[in-house]
Amino acid sequence: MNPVTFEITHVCKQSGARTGILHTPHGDVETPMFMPVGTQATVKFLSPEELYDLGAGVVLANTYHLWLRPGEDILRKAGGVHKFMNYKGPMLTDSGGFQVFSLADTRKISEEGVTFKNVLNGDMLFLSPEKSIQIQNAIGADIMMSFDECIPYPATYEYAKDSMLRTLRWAERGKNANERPDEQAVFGIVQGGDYEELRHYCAEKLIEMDFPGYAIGGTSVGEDKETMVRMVRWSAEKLPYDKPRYLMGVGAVNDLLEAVSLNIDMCDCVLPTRIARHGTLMTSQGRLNIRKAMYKEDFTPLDPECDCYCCRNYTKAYLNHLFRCDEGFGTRLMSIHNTRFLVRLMEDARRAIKADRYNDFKEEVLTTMKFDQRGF
RNA sequence: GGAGACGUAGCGAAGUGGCUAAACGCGGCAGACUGUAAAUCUGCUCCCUCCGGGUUCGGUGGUUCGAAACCACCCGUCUCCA
Repeated sequence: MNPVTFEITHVCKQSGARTGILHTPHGDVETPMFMPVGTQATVKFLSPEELYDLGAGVVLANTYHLWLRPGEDILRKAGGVHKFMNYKGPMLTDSGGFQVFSLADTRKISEEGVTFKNVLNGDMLFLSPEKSIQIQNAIGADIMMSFDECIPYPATYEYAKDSMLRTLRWAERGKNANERPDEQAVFGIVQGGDYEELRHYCAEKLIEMDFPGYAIGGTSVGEDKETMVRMVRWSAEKLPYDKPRYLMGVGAVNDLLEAVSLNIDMCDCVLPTRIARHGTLMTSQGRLNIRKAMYKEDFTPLDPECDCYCCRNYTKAYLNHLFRCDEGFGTRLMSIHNTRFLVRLMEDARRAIKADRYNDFKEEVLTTMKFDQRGF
């Protein structure tokens, strides 16, 4: 019995976009959805209660980071990451594949796996598909990700092809290494760079391995929007319609809206929490930087149309003050806001899909929010 | 009243003859951020500007080819002694 299943609840007559329910051992969540990232077993600055309150469903954690600290052993002794961090909703762990990309300067790839230099103490570390799943079993998230290589953009055809084929072999190895198949699902990841043929091939081979869900990786690594959409489309169009699709690392507003159009059900991103920490907020009026002098005496809410705890109770002047004083409470409030903003965007998207007007909704959002090219 | 120390850009603080429009930190003003080595990083922060130019280091005068730096006096601050 697969621990994670998916059910499509409505298909928008106007756009073909869909809503669904992802069933997991830690509860059901509606899709399409945005998933906040809690790399080190915490969504930076946010408590689980705040996450429930803002409507977060699935929360991510990271295999690489938790492997380094506190380590696999402690995660096992803690009884898994849910108990460890006291989060009761569904969780998903990234495999460390993104670190193959982001820590490119300190790693070396071989068929067997990837050697990393531990940035904390200089030790050499070795992560393989099996090891990644073993650690993810210790972490205990509802959804585990195959260990993949997230390649940079641009990449040559040869590199993208070799890497993708290796990622496929790694997917098979990882899938077979799962020690808790009744409690934890493994998703495969489509790679293949900016090449249609490779994306198609990768998707088809993953389908043969029969995963309960499929992710699209290798996007949001510096490519332009057109390229990203192309890579997602090529990947998604070969995936089985009735399985959940997860677009990894996407969190800009226009990207999320585009993803939903392409029948993507899940997205995750550090964007809302990271930019919040740095003083940038996503609002119904567009981007806002709370640091600006103009907000010193602005006693209105961040976003009058937002229903989050921050917007219901605090002013821009106060947030500006907290930011200038480097007070953590401000960081928390702004992280709540940005995360709620994206969670709510997806709630609105689901509502629009169910009303068969997703295209109209998307157009409305893009015109009223006035985000720039980046989409946030 | 006596003795000593000090006064550098918004603030703190280097610098004691040319490489100094003046390190560095803070503050200020902007920018970046997409499966988190990120409560981080980048740029600007005397004045006018395109190359460039113009005024600066408590004040005034002096020494010198050349002074924030050396000398004199003045102003101010601080410490100790009476």
